[in-house]
Amino acid sequence: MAVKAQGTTDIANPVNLNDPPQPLDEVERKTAHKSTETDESSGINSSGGTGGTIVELIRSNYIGFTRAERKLADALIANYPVAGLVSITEFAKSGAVSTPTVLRMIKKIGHNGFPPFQKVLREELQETLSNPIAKHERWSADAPEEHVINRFAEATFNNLSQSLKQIDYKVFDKIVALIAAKDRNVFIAGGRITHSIADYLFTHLQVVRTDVNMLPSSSSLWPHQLLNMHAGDLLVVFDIRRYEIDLYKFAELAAARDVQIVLMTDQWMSPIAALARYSINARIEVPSGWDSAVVTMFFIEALIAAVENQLWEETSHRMQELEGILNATQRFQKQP
Amino acid sequence: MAVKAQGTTDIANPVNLNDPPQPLDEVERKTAHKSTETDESSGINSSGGTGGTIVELIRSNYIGFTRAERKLADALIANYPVAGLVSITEFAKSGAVSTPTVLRMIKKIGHNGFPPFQKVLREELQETLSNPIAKHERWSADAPEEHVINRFAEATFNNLSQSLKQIDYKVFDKIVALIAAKDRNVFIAGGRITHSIADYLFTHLQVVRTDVNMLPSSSSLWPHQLLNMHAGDLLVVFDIRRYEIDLYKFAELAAARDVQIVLMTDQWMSPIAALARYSINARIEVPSGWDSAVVTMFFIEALIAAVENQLWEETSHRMQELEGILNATQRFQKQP
DNA sequence: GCAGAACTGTTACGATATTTACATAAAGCA
DNA sequence: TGCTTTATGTAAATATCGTAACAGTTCTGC
Repeated sequence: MAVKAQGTTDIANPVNLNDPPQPLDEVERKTAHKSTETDESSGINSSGGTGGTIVELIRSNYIGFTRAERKLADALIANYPVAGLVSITEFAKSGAVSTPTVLRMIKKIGHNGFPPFQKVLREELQETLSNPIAKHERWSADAPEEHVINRFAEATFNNLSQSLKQIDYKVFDKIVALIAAKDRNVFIAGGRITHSIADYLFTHLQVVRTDVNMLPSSSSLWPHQLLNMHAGDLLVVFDIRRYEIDLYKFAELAAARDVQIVLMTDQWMSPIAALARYSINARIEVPSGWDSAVVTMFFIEALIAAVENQLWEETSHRMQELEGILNATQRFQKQP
Repeated sequence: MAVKAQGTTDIANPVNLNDPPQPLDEVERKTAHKSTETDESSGINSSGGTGGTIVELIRSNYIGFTRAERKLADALIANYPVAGLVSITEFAKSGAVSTPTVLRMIKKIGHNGFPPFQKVLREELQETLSNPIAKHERWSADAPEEHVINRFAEATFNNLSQSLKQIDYKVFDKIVALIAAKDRNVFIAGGRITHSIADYLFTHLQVVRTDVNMLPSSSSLWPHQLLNMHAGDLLVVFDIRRYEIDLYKFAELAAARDVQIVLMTDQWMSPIAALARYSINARIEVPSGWDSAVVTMFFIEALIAAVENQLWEETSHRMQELEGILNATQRFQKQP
């Protein structure tokens, strides 16, 4: 979750779907060209020649593509292959580029003109359609169905939609209001695994508002923090199975001080739920020895966006200031 | 669907490339006319109007077609719908008829010209190819559609499926192999925002294998780490817009030492891509002033699962050991 | 900050596609 | 068989498309 490159424009207008910020494709051109060579020498990129399907060709040449070409490639892949089965004019329009750009991209992947390109696209499609196996059931179309990536995708989508079905948006809004209330301090705590996720929330929340504190990863240092926590303050705690005893004890102590607790947990719910004012439970099961944090991340980001939205007056100010500081440090690649 | 006038198999078997059925055009006119009445009286045929898909329309109007039109219809159904996604000239040729015949048939099934007809064909195809889940109206059923949570869900879902469409699973597998190779050290680096995410990878990878190192968050300490990095080692670097100069420089130095670089970046690709052996790009746009890390998390988890899978012999051992240690510390709540 | 390179879109032209009008061929019917 | 109706293809016109050359713009490197 980086600060968006173009800063001012869309930062002045953070949650606005109707008028989405224009993507910035600020990869250095030269870099891209260099990379073509580099990659080719390392054998990743196919020659950019004629072998392979169109998608594969696009993927392997993506690094050599220019901004406009990438936009076009994205549009094609998004509606593959139908987006390419129209006239070159319409195709260009669907990628919001000009027709010559289409030609140039096509030539880069080793085809000789639009009609031949389209012919290949049709042949591929015919091939796909006459293949009895329904390829479109898979998430990553070219990976085998049983490939980790497809099984993971399946599980993750289920987790996400399940969690969304279960969440009460009023609770969500209440949590947003709690976090947005400037008159209270916010403390964030995570466990062994969830620590990084808690940290992610911390990093962002820090920009949005003042008085945000992250508890150190070593639980032995937590009691000290209690001294700074007062009635009405907010503790956001992450506890995902296996639920950690230290976290619970800490939450108990905080609750005893009349600190409000918001809990981010899983579907089985940490015992901290009993102490918490509100909890959000995310589905976490994936085909792996671990649990997934993807849905938890989703909720964190949605929360941040909502808080940011609510505090827009102050936040925009803070973000602009941050923007200025970051620019001054010259920490980032040049902006377009 | 009409009672098949000529009783051939080709209509019942529309998608069959390898052995395209011979179109039968020797049907008696007279018979066809008779059957029209029969079918209509039995109410099977729709009026021959505009409703339904192209195949359906063709089938229900088949008896009203002339010989040449049937030849054309047969050719289309034999290679449905790809045969119709070419120019009218070619389409006519594939049915061995003239172009006006194509026009006439199209008008008979209630379309206004060749382009509109083809458009419908494409839309149908898109419908077939597109994932059923993609048409999710609302994610959190009880929240208003324009609620942050729904708009965020929409964006995240798109990000995830887009990213999955673009990823080359062979690249994914190569990365897994790189990480799983025990004979090299693994270093993980993240930027200002991505640091927490890098840390998440670190936490998990540590369990799965030995010799995993996380670079400190302060970039001034990175050069020291370089001393420990040798040819053949692996550097996993997270760089999401705005791309950080320090990260690039560090990657450059690592590359100079023949360290293999795997890059986790966004769709616009960090310039580090030029130095990287492989990159994974995740879609990151959400309706917020920030970018989303959800997809990146997804890939991390999928990677960990895949590596874990590959190294299962050793990993299971390590995990059991870890389990024992954690139990001994009594850090967790009792297991259910 | 400036020169040069690279990228991108606009324009124009030749080629192709679509459509209409019309002539020819085939089929139906007495 | 010969007349009428229907079906089909040919040819010309019109619109659209694909492509190449060019020029404006943005980016890069010194």
